[in-house]
Amino acid sequence: MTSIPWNTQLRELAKQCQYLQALTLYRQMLRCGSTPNAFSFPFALKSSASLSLPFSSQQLHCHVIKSGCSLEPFVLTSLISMYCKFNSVEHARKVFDENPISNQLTVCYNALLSGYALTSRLFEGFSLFCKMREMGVSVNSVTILGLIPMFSEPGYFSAGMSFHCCCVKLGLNLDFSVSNCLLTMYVKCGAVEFGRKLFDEMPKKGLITWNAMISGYAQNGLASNVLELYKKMKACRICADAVTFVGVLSSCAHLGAISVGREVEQQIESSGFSLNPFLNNALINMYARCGNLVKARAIFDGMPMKSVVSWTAIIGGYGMHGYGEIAVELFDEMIKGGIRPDGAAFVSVLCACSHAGLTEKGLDYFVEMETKHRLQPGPEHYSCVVDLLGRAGRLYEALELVKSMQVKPDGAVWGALLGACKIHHNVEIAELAFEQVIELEPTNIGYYVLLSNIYAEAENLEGVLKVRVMMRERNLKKDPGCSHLEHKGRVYLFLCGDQSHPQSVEIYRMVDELETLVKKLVGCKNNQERRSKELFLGMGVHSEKLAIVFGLLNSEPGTEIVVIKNLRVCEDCHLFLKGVSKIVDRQLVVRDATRFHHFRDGLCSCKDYWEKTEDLSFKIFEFENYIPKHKPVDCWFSRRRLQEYMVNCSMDKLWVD
DNA sequence: CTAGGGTTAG
Repeated sequence: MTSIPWNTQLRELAKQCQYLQALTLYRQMLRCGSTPNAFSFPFALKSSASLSLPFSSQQLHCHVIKSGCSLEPFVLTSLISMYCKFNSVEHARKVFDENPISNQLTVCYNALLSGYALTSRLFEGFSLFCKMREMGVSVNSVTILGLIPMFSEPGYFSAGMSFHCCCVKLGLNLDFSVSNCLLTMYVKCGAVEFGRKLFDEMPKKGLITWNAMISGYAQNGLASNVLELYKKMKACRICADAVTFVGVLSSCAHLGAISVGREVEQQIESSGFSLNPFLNNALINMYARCGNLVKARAIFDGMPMKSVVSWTAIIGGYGMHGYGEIAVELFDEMIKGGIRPDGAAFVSVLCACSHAGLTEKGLDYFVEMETKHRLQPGPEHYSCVVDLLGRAGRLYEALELVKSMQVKPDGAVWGALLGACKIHHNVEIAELAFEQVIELEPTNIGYYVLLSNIYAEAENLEGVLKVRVMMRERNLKKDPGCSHLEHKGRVYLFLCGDQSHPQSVEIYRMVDELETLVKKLVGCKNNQERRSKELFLGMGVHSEKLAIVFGLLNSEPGTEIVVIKNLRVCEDCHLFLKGVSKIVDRQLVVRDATRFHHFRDGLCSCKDYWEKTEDLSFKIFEFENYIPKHKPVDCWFSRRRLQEYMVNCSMDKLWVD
């Protein structure tokens, strides 16, 4: 029987990515006594490789040799590509070397090159490229596409740029897919501005171009740039797809921009992407970070296939809001279900433990990580455990752990220790940790401020001065603290010390009044003294206080005002919130993820409030750490003032002689 | 042989 009809069908199935059906058809073909030929093997090989079936692929290789078509270019290429997909470039290379005709064929070089790129073997890949040029084999755009991923890692920026020049010389940079790929290369190296330049200069932009830029911003944490570009994209009438939404949703999660997130969710539903696992994971993350755990959980429960990423997202969500017990339960459930945790899953469960004060449980997991799951803990895991011990007050144990580390501790590890010293007022260890951390991250302003505040709390003014001088010498500027408040569909931005709001006189008066009342309640002795100290430290009135009071002034009695803090809140503000919630006739709810266990029984009835989050009148987000790099989105109030502030704000202004 | 995608603290 002739193999032609079989081949036609085989090709169609492989084209439509129906690999399992394609392989079944191939087997059927053999059973029927039809001999596969050079037009059958490529599709069968591709299907088998795509399904990650090494055994079946090896069998296919034998069939190829028996049938004698191993010298056919298309078959040869498929064989090389198949071995590359199984991460065995050596086998691929063997096939390449054993069939000298490969030396003449662009496609064979291309297949092997993409294999080297996949395993990031820069040197071998590049020498093969040189060989190709020496042999006079023509280079096409696919060759370039195969090579570029080798330079798409942080640290390979200059290599990537040289290669870009090489593309220009070959005239291949004008190819649409090559320029898209170059754009991706730059953003993956972390050279986002460079990528943006390329993006702006591209004469023709397709969906993939937009997506590459959007994802690039998202992966580099430039969330507001993502939303800005997304707006522009819509204005250009480019129809977004699932990949676009993934980038946009992750940025919404970072910014707490739930309104944009909901809009995107509706679009996902109407465009039929609801079953896309990538999108569902992004939605879980977005809802969890924006405070709606119920919605996040509903999406999670509705997913038919949950990957380790889905689990990590939901575990992180519960952990972030202090529900350590649930996070731990979920983690155990995941393992029972046969999903192997990876490094990221451990980061999220360890953080959950530290936020909820589950110290012993967290330490158990840390040990099990190596013994049970054979995962080498990285510095990111150590920083979680240092945080875990540190919050529990076990500072010396934490210090010993850092000293015993196999891998070199990074800034985050020492930073976690420094943060713990702030909570437990330990100046001695703080000095030690600070010395290390500024060695590793000399320009991270946060650590200087942290130490300065530790000294201030210990009433060590000499220490404060020392740090301030250091900051001035290094020309480091503290960006102003900033809070967002969402009210009736608008987002308001408050800076610390901001006076540009129309209601600012009223706001400040109320802050003052409340502070006085609060002081009585929490038993602080002198308002004036503390205020002058704050001024001296350059803190002024905290932005969240302004935001809260704005909320109070503009709401009806009995309204619920929600303060969602993703970052560390200063002690002073906690006292303020704690006091205010007792005074005013609004229900003031605070969620401070990072210090939750210190306030477990204090503050508020947080237990069931997430269920109602959808209908809240006010939300306040803390954005302090995001401001330096990104501008806030959708902010009517004070945007210009923020920019002015950023330009003018220097230590000298805050300096008191 | 072929450009874009989800999870991680401080």
